[in-house]
Amino acid sequence: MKKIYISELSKYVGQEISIPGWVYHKRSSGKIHFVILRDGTGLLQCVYFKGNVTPEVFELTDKLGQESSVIVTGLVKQEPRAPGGYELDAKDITLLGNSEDYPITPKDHGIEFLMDKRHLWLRSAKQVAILRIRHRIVKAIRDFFDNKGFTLADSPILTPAACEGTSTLFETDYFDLGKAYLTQSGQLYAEASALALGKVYTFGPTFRAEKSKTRRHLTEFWMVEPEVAFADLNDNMDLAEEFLEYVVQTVLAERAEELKVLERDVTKLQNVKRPLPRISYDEAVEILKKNGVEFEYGNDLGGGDETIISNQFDRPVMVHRYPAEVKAFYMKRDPENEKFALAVDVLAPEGYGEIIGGSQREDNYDLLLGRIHEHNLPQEAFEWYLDLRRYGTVPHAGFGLGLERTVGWICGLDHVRETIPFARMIYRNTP
RNA sequence: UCCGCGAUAGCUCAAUGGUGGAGCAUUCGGCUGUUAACCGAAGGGUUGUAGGUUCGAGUCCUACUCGCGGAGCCA
Repeated sequence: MKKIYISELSKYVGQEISIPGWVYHKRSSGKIHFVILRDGTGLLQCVYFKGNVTPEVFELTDKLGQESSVIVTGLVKQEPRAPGGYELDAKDITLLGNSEDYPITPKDHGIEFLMDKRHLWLRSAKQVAILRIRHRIVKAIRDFFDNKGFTLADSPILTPAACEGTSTLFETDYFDLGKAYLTQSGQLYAEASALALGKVYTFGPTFRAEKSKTRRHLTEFWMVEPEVAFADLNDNMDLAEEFLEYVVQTVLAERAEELKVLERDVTKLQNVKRPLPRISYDEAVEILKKNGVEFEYGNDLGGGDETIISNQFDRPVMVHRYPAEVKAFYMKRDPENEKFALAVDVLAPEGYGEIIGGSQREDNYDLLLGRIHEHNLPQEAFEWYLDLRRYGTVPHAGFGLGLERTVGWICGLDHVRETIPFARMIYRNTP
C-alpha cells in the first residue's frame, strides 16, 4: 500500500488508507476509543467504535501505551470535532513496537527532566515545530546567499590556533603536530576564501569552551559567516539588514503553522523590514544614560544594556562603531576617529540580544601586524592571514550570525537549548 | 570563577520541629464523540549524599554532589 502522511490527508477524504505512526495520546469512552496518531507531519484522531472493529482490535486500542508504533487503517473523513479537521473512521490497527510507561506524559515537566529525555522530548509538538522552523531558517540562509552569487566555502573545524586569541578553546591532540583546537569562528578562513571568490559564506558548527551559563549560550553552536571583498562597513550593514528581512519574512510566510503551535506573537516579527535603525555606540550610550543606567563609557554593552537599547525599537537595531579596545584585533579603525572600530552588532528585539556581530576588516599590512603584537598573539600563527594583506589586499567586510539565537528569537523561546536537537552546554553533553 | 535559588512518589508540587499528602502517569472498574476527557478504586517513598543540633528533622545547622538562573565572555 502507498505510504501516506497525515499532512496530505485532505487528498484522501472518502478513501480507505493506512498510515504508520506513533500513538500520541488516547482517550476512551466505553464503547468508543480515540487514538491520536503522530507521524512527524501532523496529528490524526482515529476513532474506534466497538461495533465497527473486531474485539481484538478494540482491546488493543484500549491497551496501547503512549508512543507505541502502529499502522492504522480506516476511512478518511472531514470532521470539525477532530484536531486538524480530519479524522480516521478506523477499521484496523497493527502494533509494530509496544511502548510502556513513556516518561513524557501530557502534563508539566521540569527542564532538567526534559533535557535528560531530550531524545524523546523531540517528539513533542513544540519541539517538532521548533526544528521545522530551524530547518527553514537554515534553508533561507543558504537560499539568500546562493541567490546573491555567494559561494559556500566552509572553514576548517580543527584549527592550529585561536582565531581571535581571546576565547577559551576546546583542545585536542593532533598526531605529531601538537595541539589542535576546535574552531570558534570560521571568519579568518572566510576572508581568505573571499579574496579568492569575491563573495563567500561559511556555515558550520563552532565551539566555545567558556563557562557561560546563560539562556543565550551553548558550547557548540552553528554560525553563518558571509565575507565580501571590496565591501566596507556600510555595505556590510546593507547586507545584514537585507539578509535578516529575507530570513524572517520567509519563515513568517512558510512556517506560519509552526509559529502558531509555539504561540509566537508574529506581529513583532512582521516589523522586520528594511531599513533597520542604525545607531552608533555613542548614541547607544546616550540611550542607556537616558534610561538611568550607570554605564562606564568605553565598556562593551552587557546583556541588560542590549535589552534596554533594543526596547527602543520595533525591529532589530544595528549598533556600529564600538570602542576599538573592546573589539577584536582584526577590525579596521574608523578613519574619522581612530578610537572606534568599524564594527557592527545587530541586537534582536524582545531581549534576545546580539544575533549578529561583524566588521570591516583591517586591510593594511602594517596596522594589522601592529594589532597582532598589541594583542600578544603569535605572529607565526598568523603569517598566512598576513599574506592576505601582502598580496593584493582589498577592503573587505563580513559578519557572523548565530543560528541558535536567531531560532530562539524567531520562535520566541526563552532558552537556546531548545533550538538545536541536542544542545551542548557547560554542564550537559548527554544525551 | 563569582552571586542567587533549588533537590520530597515515574513527573509536577504540598506538608507550623510532632503519624510524609495531592494531581498526573501506571493497574483495575464505569461511560458510544472525547479534545491535557470525566467518575470510582488500588499500588507506588532510605525526603540528593555525609555529618550535627534535638525527646523527636522533609523542615534547623555544616560540608559535599547535582541542577536551574544570572554576571563575566560572547553569536
